[in-house]
Amino acid sequence: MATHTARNRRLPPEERRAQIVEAVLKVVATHGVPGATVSKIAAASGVSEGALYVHFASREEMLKAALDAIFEEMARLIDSSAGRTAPERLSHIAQHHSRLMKTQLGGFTAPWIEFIAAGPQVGLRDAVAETQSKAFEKMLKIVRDGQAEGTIRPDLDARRLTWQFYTILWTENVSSLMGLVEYIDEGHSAYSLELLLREAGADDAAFLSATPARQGPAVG
Amino acid sequence: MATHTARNRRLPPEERRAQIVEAVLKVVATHGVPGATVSKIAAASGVSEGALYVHFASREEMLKAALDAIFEEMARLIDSSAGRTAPERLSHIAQHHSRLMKTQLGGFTAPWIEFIAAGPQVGLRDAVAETQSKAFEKMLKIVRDGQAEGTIRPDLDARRLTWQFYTILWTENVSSLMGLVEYIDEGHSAYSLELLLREAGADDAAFLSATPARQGPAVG
Amino acid sequence: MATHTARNRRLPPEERRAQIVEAVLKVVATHGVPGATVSKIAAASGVSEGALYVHFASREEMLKAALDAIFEEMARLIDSSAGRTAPERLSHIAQHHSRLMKTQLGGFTAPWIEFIAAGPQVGLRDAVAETQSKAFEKMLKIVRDGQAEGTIRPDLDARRLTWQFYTILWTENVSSLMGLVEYIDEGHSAYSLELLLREAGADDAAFLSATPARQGPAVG
Amino acid sequence: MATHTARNRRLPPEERRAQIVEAVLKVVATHGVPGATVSKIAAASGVSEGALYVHFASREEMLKAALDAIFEEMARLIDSSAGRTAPERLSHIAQHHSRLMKTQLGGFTAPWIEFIAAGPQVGLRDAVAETQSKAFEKMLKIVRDGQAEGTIRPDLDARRLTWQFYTILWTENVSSLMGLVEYIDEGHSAYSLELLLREAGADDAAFLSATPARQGPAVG
DNA sequence: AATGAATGAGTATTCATTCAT
DNA sequence: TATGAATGAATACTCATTCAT
Repeated sequence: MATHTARNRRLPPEERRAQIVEAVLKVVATHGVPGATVSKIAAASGVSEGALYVHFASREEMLKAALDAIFEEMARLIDSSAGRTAPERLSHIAQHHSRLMKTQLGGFTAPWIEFIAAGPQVGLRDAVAETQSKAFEKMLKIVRDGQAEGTIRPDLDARRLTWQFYTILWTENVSSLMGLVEYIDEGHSAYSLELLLREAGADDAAFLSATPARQGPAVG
Repeated sequence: MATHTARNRRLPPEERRAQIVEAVLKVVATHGVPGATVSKIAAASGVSEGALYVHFASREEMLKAALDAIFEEMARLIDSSAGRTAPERLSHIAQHHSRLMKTQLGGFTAPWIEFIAAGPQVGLRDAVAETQSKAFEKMLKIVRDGQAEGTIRPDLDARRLTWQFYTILWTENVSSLMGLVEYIDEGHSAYSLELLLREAGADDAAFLSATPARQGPAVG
Repeated sequence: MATHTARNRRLPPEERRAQIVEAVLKVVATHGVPGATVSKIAAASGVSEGALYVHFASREEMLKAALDAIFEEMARLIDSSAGRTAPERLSHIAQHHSRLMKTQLGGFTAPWIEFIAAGPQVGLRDAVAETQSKAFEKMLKIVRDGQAEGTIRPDLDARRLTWQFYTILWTENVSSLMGLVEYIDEGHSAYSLELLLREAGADDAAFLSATPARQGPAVG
Repeated sequence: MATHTARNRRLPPEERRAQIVEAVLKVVATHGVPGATVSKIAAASGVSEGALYVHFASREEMLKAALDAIFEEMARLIDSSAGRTAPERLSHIAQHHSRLMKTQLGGFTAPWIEFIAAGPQVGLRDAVAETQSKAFEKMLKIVRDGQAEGTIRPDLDARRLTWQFYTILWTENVSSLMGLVEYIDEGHSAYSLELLLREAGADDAAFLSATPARQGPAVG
């Protein structure tokens, strides 16, 4: 699995770091945070255990770097939706997220879940919370842009709306974590999103006249 | 040489087990499941490590017993709402849940989150999933009872509705897990519940006279 | 397996001891000396662990008592051959021994082997050696009696001859210990014994028609 | 706080392994196989417990490596007798064996006995039996060579003869195991060997005129 | 910069023994 | 006399980290 090209010597530090971070993500996704031992990381990255400590001060630093990489990925996803209306962007993000959840390793979501799951014990709590906050803020900005551009009802509380959006993503994550994929597979998640976006939409206020959630069975 | 003070003797096995389970819950809540080491459990329960194995065959059994205790507590909460209408019961449960989240150790919810979070790594997967299922089924029954008694719209998909209720509870849990108590504190969670219940309420309900989600700002 | 008759109370000490010793032998035969834990002995004897210490000062004492019981059994076997000529007695003993080796648990030989095998670590070394010596002396006496009664050549060194007899028994034990039953099954052992007895027989013995091993006295 | 003197560093793995194997042999010889705990091995080899696991996957691997070393030694002894007639070789081997038994730790024979003695309990059964077999086969080959070269009576069953030779060695081992060195010290063992070789010898066929052990093929 | 042997504190579990009941 | 809950030291093994090479 490791790169190991010809006795693995003398790589530019930046590349080495990236290589290691990649390995950390893989190991965390498959073994969880507590199972991401230094020796597994070394094996996965094709680098000796000692060399790991040339590039990172501690195992915790490696994990934090991996967490950062996850955020980068998430930010990239969010940014990749630029140029559309806010509801379209949110929809794009949610669909991409759902799709990731169903893939083998769940893309960046799999290690991310593990980081959340790692809980208080690993000294990562703050780093995890901060990553969450940054992601939240990026999505909050989309909502606020939507209100500014008139595609999202301006009378809604932006933070609350973002939270509700975020909730859907999180319930997908948690469901997957618990092995209860029913939530995603049976469309509960997609349905909740659809409802949310319909309620939040500003312009063609047609559907706001009638009592909402009539034709569909459930409710958001 | 040893401390030897108060040689913790001869408790009826049932009491000792309860004492240990209590300690497991405390340790899991503060250190997470992987961090709930046998030595920490021993220290927290004021019993020697060896004594733990008089009452439990393995650490895993201790954890499972704690998980059972959590379910019991949860079941007690759900059952304590009996004798009311389904919407009232769900509301009661959610309010109690929110209140627990804000307490020091989050009552049974804190260790519960950690159990979910522990993920597949710790041989507890099945036990955790089963506990989830049992809790879900109990709430599903409330919803179905509500449909039977006419307090919940019968045209809604009961599982989906229960999922949506469950989602709210879960988002509280996850928020707490991530250290983002804002979701609960700012009432997002309570608001989502309110909306959900309003939408799900049977047509003759008094509170359905006004067009819903009008006066309130956000949406579910 | 344990007797356990009706809450196992108040047995005459001697019987209790015998019951426990029996259990020790069974456990040693099946689990070896290091595997003969106090809890296994308690389970096998149908007595609580604590009660074991009422009758024995320590696990080591239990093992020594078992070793004594083995010697008793062996002595009984040797004595049971009384009333015959020395060669007949030796033959009787050896046959009985071979037969025991082939039975499921090897009678007293199985635990005996385990005691030998236990090695120096269990503080039983001296007790084991003493038991061996006592058994050796009993057989030496048979040989000397044979010389006195004229059924064994008086010019042979009695100790050496006894050793050679003992050797055959021991090689059976060791073969069994190593899982190499070939030695017994293929009759090597019986053959060696036959030879030994023929060589040792006094001149007037019927089977001494040919002049065996002329110049040397005995045979291995 | 710790001793820390001479932080035992950086030995080529092969040397360290040899050092550890050496220590295992010493510990096994003095404490038996079950008594050869990892901590004793660490202490005897002057290496930390952790370091042991750098070179061996488990305690069992350490024991197997020690067993291999014993076989090597034994093979070396057997091979060192090459270039002589078969009886001379067997005599050489037996004498060397007897000499070893009298030395402080019995050379490789002391731990070997312990390995045999360890019995089935310790998961070494197959490894021990295989070692036995290999050693037996090497000696069987000597006997067969002797028959081919005319120094051993060709009418004897080679396996039986080898068994009888092996028996002598084994009785030395067991005697030593039981602390009954008389067998060796008083020359019983040497005498048995002398007899065996005389009976098996082919050349000065003087004693072959009479029909010793007529009907059966082998000899005692 | 890279290696991997070495460490020591930590892991879950076992067990002979003690002693309040 | 008998029980079995409790102990604490010992068991094999793991792992983040250090450091001589």
